[in-house]
Amino acid sequence: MSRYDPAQIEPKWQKAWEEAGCFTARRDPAKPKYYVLEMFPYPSGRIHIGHVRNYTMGDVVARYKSSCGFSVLHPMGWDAFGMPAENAAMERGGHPKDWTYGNIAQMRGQMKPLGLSIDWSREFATCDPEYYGQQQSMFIDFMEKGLVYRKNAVVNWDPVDMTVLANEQVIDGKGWRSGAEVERRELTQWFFRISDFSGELLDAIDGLKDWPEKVRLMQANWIGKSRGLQFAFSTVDAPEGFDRLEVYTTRPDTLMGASFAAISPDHPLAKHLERHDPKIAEFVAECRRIGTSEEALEKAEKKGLDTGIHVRHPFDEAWEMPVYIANFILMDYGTGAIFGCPAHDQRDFDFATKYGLPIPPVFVAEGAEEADLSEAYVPMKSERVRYVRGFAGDEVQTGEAAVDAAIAFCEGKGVGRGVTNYRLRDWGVSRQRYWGCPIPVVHCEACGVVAEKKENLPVELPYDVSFDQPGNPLDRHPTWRDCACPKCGAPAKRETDTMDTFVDSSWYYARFTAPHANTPTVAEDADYWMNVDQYIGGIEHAILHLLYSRFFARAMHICGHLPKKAVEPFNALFTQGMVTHETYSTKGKDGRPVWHTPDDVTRTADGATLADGTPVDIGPVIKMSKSKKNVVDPMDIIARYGADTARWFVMSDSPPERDVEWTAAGAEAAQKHLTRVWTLSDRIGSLPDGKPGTGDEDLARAMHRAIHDVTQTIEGFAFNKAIAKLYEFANAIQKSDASKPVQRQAIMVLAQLMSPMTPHLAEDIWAHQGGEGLIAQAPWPKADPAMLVDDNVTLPIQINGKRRAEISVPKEMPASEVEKIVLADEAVIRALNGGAPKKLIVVPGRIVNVVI
RNA sequence: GCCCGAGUGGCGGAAUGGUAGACGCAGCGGAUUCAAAAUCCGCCGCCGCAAGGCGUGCGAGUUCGAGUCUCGCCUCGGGCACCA
Repeated sequence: MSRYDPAQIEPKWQKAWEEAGCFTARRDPAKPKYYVLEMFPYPSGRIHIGHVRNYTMGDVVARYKSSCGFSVLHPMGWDAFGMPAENAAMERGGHPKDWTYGNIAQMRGQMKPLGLSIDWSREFATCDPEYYGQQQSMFIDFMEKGLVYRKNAVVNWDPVDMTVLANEQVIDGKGWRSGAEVERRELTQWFFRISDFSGELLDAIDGLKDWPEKVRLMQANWIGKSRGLQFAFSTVDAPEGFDRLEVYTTRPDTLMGASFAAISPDHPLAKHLERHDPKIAEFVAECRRIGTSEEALEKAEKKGLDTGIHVRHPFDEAWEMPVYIANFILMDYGTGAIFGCPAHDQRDFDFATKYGLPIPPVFVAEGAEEADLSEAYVPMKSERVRYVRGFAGDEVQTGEAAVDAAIAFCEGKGVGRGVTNYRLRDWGVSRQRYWGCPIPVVHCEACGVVAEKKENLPVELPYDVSFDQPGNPLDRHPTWRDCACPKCGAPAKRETDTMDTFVDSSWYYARFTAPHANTPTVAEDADYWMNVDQYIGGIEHAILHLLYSRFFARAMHICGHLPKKAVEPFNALFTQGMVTHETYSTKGKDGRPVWHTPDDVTRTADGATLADGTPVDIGPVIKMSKSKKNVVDPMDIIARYGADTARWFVMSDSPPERDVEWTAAGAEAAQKHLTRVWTLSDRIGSLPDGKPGTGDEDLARAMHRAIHDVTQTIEGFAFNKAIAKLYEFANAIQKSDASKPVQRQAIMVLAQLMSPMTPHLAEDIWAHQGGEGLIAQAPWPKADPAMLVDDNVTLPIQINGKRRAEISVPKEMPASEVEKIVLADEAVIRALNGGAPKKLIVVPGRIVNVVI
């Protein structure tokens, strides 16, 4: 008798798959295609268990679809540009390129033992000149189509990383990577016109039926559509050229409650005034200093300065209001100016209270005599109000209808127009970094900013750079910047900014369809393989990466690089949960916890200890992180249990969209099960041929049930349930006393159904049972519908909705027959106590309810 | 503040409006063993000796029947946030 030995069988089958070319994706017009993609990794140097879960999910889908007869594309690549490579160079010496490619080699070496069905011939890294050269070529296309532009902008400057950050990369006023307080600087930057697509990107979310509702909502909120009124106040005592002040409001129904106007410190009027008035200049400078820092947001102190200028109410010439410069008005939303209605907006209320401005109410709660002026009154959606100072047509109550009516009324009076605004801003892509895709433009004294000629692409990063001082090494390079103007040929200077790494990941899915072509894509490959049928990754990319990709696919379509159908590149999206682990700590000398890795800790029945017996505090189950040391290394797991065990475990227990807790006990259990299945196959192999089979029918039914259930649950991305069904089926085989051929067929089907999760074990059983060819190439088994229906059903009997008994009857028995049997049932007789039931409900094949 | 989502045994989690707790972990009992490990068999929501009763965060409602649908709360989690 032999043993299940993953260390021996796993490499063996990986080699067999490779030799048979099982996973090479081929365009096959005779087959339907299926493109499954997991979000590609950043080459940090080591894979972690979260990668294992992510890629196993994709692999389950890929292997399953392949068995179902699809021509499957399942590629892998590397999101290889970015700051960590430069940080490593700065901290430890060496070169970002060497560091990155070294890490890639290492991680590829760690991924291969997982036995993933990946077409490695399509592998690329975004830092390959072959890839980023195509990206540069598209950047030039985008320039031609007006999809990218340069502008002076106040940007978020990260003083530690010495680079500009997109709004999306600023979290609570801090750089998303460095955590440093972000400053405001004015620089000339490249922008993608994503905001031109706001409406389209928003509307198209409705079509993303197979995306998680959560992600769709997050994207919709991020795009942030609002409908409102834009109108102009006429001004009094304003400088020349400022006789009108445009404002935007989403609450035109409160226009009669106006009390003041306020403009952003960055508003043109404020900028004009600061040149002539030192007090204003000082105030504006103070506002800029505070900027977006978290401290300022937390204090949330509304500060304003009266400009001495006034505006006239659009419906009353005599009604004049002061104009303030206020620190909470954003220049890049709406017009950078607002009217304040303190009675119905809490922020305006606070402001008015502070500066002693009037608080005229527009409406009161229905039934209320007078307005309550202790705080702003903002009615709830369903609340009804009574207008005390509206304009005509105010019988409309609240909410959207009131806003629409107010817009219509104002438009009718020639005051402003209805306007749709979006929160989404253009995407600033310039980064003052070395390890990124160079922006392929040239600065010529005569011609200005000129795109590089496509035949000169790729504009390749120079290798000989130094990281001994902060900032962008490209700026300091002695010769790299020098070039000829693509237009006039005169000596010129290259742009030294590189692109945001989110650009790299915005089109890699398209590149996988023709990864080595000398154009960004190839029409027939993109036509065949796009779209991605199933995309799988972390929820942390719900907004940025996915929104940028949706924009980029549209831009690529406009430039002829993608077919129309691919403007929404991901048909279905799945966001998987994280892998978590308990934390272990002891108290250090200074009272702070000292963390311990799971390897150093022994779990006991009621606690945990270190090797020397020191008791350890068991902390909460959280995401694996280096700082808390609650990390397990996939390589250790594979060495100890084998890849199939790791794959089986990360797919079991928790639903895939939720977090799963890694426990040693769980891993042990997974391995026990795989060993049991392997041993079961071994045992069936040595059954006597002539063994009579009393349970043949039962096992055959269990088999078809398993085929049906596992197929359904895999289709529905419910891998934890698929695994539960596989346990049930394995239990059924183990208990069965069916004849050898039936048992043999059952174990082979079990192997097939397990093969997406545990492909090596499945191959081994298949071969052991004499299966033909490789299981990886065998067609998915089909359930016989006739074997799924039972002749007899167990019918629960409820009395007043509580289950009290059950009967077994033929499935097709008519209701009248069932009623007779039910009324003769002991429990029913006892409950009726001689009386007749009020009602008797028979749901055929399901349940019986006796109402007394 | 605004917008979402989730609350089910000791734990992870199952349940087209129809037997709540599938499957797994942990636990308990037994077989095997000189003993253990491994393996196998069985039990396993709570109260109760039992009959029986109670059970899906809390409170109402709809229904013959509610974990599931409706309304109102509570708690936890996530996203956005000076967005006018």
